[in-house]
Amino acid sequence: MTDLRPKFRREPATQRKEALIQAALALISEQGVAGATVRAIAKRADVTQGLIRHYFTTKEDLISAAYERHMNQMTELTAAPAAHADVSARTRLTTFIAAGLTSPVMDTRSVTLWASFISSIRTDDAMRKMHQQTYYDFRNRLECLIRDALIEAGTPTPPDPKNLRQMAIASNAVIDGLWMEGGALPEAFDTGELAQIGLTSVGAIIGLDLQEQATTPLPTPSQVTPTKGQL
Amino acid sequence: MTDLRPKFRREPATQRKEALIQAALALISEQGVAGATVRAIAKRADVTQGLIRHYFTTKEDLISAAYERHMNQMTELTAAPAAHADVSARTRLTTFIAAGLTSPVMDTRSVTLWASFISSIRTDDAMRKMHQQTYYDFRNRLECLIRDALIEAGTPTPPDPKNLRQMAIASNAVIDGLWMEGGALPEAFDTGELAQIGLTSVGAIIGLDLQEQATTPLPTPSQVTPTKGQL
DNA sequence: CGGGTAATTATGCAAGCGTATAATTACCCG
DNA sequence: CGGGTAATTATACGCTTGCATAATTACCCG
Repeated sequence: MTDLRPKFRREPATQRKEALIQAALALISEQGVAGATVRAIAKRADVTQGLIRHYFTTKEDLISAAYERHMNQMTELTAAPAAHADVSARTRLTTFIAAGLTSPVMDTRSVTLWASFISSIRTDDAMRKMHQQTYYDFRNRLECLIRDALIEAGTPTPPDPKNLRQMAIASNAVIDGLWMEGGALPEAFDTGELAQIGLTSVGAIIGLDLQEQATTPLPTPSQVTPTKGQL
Repeated sequence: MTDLRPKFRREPATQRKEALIQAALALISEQGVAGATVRAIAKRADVTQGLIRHYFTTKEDLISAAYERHMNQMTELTAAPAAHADVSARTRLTTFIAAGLTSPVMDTRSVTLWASFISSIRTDDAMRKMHQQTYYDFRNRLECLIRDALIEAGTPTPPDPKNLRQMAIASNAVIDGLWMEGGALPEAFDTGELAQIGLTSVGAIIGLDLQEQATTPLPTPSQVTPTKGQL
């Protein structure tokens, strides 16, 4: 009658925390914030609810940690493919934009998850700061890529910081907006369509042609919005 | 001791419904969905909670109605200033973009409110359909304005539907993205800065100069991102 | 091998939730 | 003026929530 099998396993703290965060993210993305109750999260992570209190002083703490985790991963997934130093700056910028507008970054789960968090930045100060930080981080990476691409293209004068800032804000908005729309209404766009639009648009905004042409044997040259008058 | 004052007033149905919807919107924007409980909404609208059930079969019903109300108002507030038929198409487009990126449309309250709703489009079918409808409505208005502006500017060939669609998607993304960022981090941008960026960017995307110049005595010509190569 | 300790479970509680139903009551109409 | 009725209030129920606290128990170390 005596059961010798251990009733639970003791895991290292960081690992358990990570498991709880992942469980929270899964639940929020599937059922919204309302579905991410302490009990549901614990069940998903295969622990009892008391353990959450042991690692996070409050539920809000856990949610905040989950937000940070998600946003950092989004940024990383977008930036990583563009990190190769041995390609042209233009290619790095192109890769960055395309990565941000394709799976797995552009995804219903990610978008609704993000929206859940955003809705709380007005109330929750921790969330607000987290959003500010991740936003600036992302925009700054984008600005660096744009600057490098402009310099590489040999613009007559070195890019004015003020213009650069505005280009970054605008390009960021394009990416964010397309990402959101693609995530919210996946069936409304063809595969790769939003990435293509993103490249054309950012190209028009910063004054460079960003169409991908090196990797693939280049499709019909002007099948994508040929904004007249761009470089 | 007998109190002759009536204990409550009977109001017309539509008026009561409207009051409940407004109360719900106020609460969601202030405290997020979690704060919009049946009791809190009723208190805000100065009625007892039972009345909500009398007008909306379920709480979800009320929330859904509130979403529709909010989105339609956003669209209307953006489109109304651009509805004058007696100005140029270019001016109408300019007005539309500027209105969407200035108060009261661009506002923390509106953005967090919108985010609260968006986070539920994955779970809730009614919300999903509502989002789809409002998105297409907004984008379609934008596409018409762009088409008119292009024709008016005398583009060599009449705008190809496919290009037009992509321009509308991209311009919509710019507006959405800037609107979101401006609402989420109001202190990060100067007054009018995002509207200005929006005009420049959409201009670059569709190949027209959209800088406002007629109404105000035109500021220093190139103090705004002079994207090289645009018309 | 055997004790100490921190990870984990088990249990409980008070508050708030959405919803249902019955009791009031303001207002309309003859 | 007086009854009928729908708008509104009042009350209650069952359930879930986040959090706290006490009881277990797996694992490490001498």
